[in-house]
Amino acid sequence: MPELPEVETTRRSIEPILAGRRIVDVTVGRDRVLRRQPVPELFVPRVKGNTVATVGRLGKFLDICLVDGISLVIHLGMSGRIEHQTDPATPLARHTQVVLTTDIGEELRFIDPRTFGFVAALDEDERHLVFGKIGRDAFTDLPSPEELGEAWGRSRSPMKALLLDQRVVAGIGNIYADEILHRARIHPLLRGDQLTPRRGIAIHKAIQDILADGLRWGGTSLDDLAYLLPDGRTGEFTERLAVYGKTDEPCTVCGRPIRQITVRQRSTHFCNRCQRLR
DNA sequence: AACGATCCCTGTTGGC
DNA sequence: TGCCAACAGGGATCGT
Repeated sequence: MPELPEVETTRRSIEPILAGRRIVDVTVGRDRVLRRQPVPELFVPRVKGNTVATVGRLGKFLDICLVDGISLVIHLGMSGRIEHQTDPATPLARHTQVVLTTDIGEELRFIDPRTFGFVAALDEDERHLVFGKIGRDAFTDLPSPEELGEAWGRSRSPMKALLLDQRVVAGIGNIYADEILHRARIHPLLRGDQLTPRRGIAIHKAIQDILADGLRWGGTSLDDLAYLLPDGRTGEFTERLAVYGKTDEPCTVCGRPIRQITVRQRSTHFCNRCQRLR
């Protein structure tokens, strides 16, 4: 599932392919992936013929800024990936939703079986509307431990839910939330208002460390269907996961079996010896 | 306002 | 072995 490390890996891969290039063609598979512009007739003209200025990211959102002020925003959802094709003759993968063709004939293909992902071509106001609801980037703009305590310290929500809430810190999803809490030795059900300054520092460091690790290894590819790098490789952080999907397997720290519970309708994995509620 | 549940979708998995 | 229900989840939306 694409979270911040996967999206940033994707961003870094497509930046050199897109920056400065003119997008000469845009095709849409299923209209369902379009946001704001519900049909290709409204979406395509905003992108086609336009030139890419910068390739940015906020949380899990790719933010491809075009020279005329339009922003091509892409969210990979849970099963989305971007594929780089130097040979347009290569048949489209199943569930290809959007194809961008650059002025040197290369293609970027957005593939998303479950269509929880989307694309949108936003003007300045619309972009402000979307990004205004999103918090600070967990990798490039992580709030200080004090700021995190300020934002979370009065909430009765469990820490697992607070990590998944994109309005304060953006980019963490279900996999990395579990890994971060394990690294910080914090129980997923610990309430925000139970977060001591000491624990605030621990979780701040764990966010930095886990995301850096995920990024270093090219992200997580849980199965070969889901997330892949644009060149088709799988993310190697998968083999380094400590708790996610490790139910009943021994904790890498203490050897006790990893527990699985449900928090806010999300599967949650933790070690009940290393991560105490008290 | 804060919090929690539901829905969207389809490939994979697990149980019978 | 084969079939089908259950499961997976990011974010929008709605209800309490």
